[in-house]
Amino acid sequence: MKELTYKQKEVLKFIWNYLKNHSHPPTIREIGDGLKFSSTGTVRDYLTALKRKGFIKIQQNKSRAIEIIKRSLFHIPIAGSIHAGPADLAIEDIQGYLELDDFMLKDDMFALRIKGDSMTDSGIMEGDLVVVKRQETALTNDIIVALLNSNEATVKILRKKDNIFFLEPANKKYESIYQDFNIIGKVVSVIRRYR
Amino acid sequence: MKELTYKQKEVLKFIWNYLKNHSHPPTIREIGDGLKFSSTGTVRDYLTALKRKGFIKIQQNKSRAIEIIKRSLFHIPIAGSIHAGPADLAIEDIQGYLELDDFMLKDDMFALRIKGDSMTDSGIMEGDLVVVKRQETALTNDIIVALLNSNEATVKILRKKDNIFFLEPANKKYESIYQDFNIIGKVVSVIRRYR
DNA sequence: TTGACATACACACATTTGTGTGGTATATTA
DNA sequence: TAATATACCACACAAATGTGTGTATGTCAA
Repeated sequence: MKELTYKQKEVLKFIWNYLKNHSHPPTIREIGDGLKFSSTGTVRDYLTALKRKGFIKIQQNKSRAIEIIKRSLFHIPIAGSIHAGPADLAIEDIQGYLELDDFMLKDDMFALRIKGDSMTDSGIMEGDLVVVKRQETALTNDIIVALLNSNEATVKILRKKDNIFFLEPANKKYESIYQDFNIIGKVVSVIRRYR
Repeated sequence: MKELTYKQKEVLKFIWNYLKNHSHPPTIREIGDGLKFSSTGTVRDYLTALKRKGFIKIQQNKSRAIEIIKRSLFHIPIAGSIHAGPADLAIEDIQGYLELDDFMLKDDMFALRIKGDSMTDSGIMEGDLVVVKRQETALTNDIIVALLNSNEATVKILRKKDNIFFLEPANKKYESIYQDFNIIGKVVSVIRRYR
């Protein structure tokens, strides 16, 4: 699957948003109107480009027959591990994609599979998926994803005592973490599946 | 929201299935072909009936502009309580509807909001939603929804000892239940949201 | 028995919509 | 330097598609 140009992404985003608002795909002219293209030919050029690159399917001679192929831009990635390079945050080892309800679906979210049992008292078990909203601050008692000095991501409860923030696990077997950390995001949802 | 007739349900089902297979709604003629109506007028009559009864929205002069309104037939109901009458099972106090991924969406599923803390050791907390697949049997160690004699539904682990089945909570504060029960379904997923 | 509703059909008509064909311009790649 | 991709435009045309206006039959409640 090749990369999309900026403009092509804009077109795909428009189709995505139109779908969310209308629950059916737009026509060529509706895309043109929305993105200020005065020619239907322009839109068709974009659609064929998106098709060629594997992001959509289109059917001939059918109105609104645009299908966005899953696992594209807008699904929430499931991170295997999280690292922070010198500049930016990197979510690596994408293990797959979650497809969630609209009301949960935001651009700034990702999912993380839980390792270990340090949060079991809060009902977050090993193997659970947590949906994380990226944000750099959080409130005390929020369940957050924090990045430690060791470049390791961990899910813990944010606590404050004597004006010092620390990370508290939800399992008496483990001790609170008082070292430096950065907040990556807040856990907004937990999803578990039984086979 | 009024009731649908049998035929009207058939039309709504057809639209629903078409949507699942094509990811865009059908045209009037496609509905007619699928349901063996020789006239476009017939289909339009059904669409206006479905619209009047609040199950779909349609836009004028727009192709395939049929929108199935949420909270209709096919979403998973969130049950407030479950009772068993003499004949059939009744899910009551519908609190709302869950909209889930296709791969989770089946006709024979419903969701239940957890009351109490009897399953916390399995990571099922008060307020969580559990998605339940209706079935009358289950395997030992499955987490199930059982209906007790008292006509009360409960989520517990199915255990077997000395050839006797019983219901075990996942919290030492509570004792296992040895009375008679019926299996309503199996918990296949847990969903929790933090505000 | 009148009115409302459900269940169908036929078919002309107007609008919507995708397609075809032809342009222009720029940038990148082989 | 030629080929390819990107990024637009204009517009006619045919096919797809919704709408309008009829007709017919049966049921059920007021």
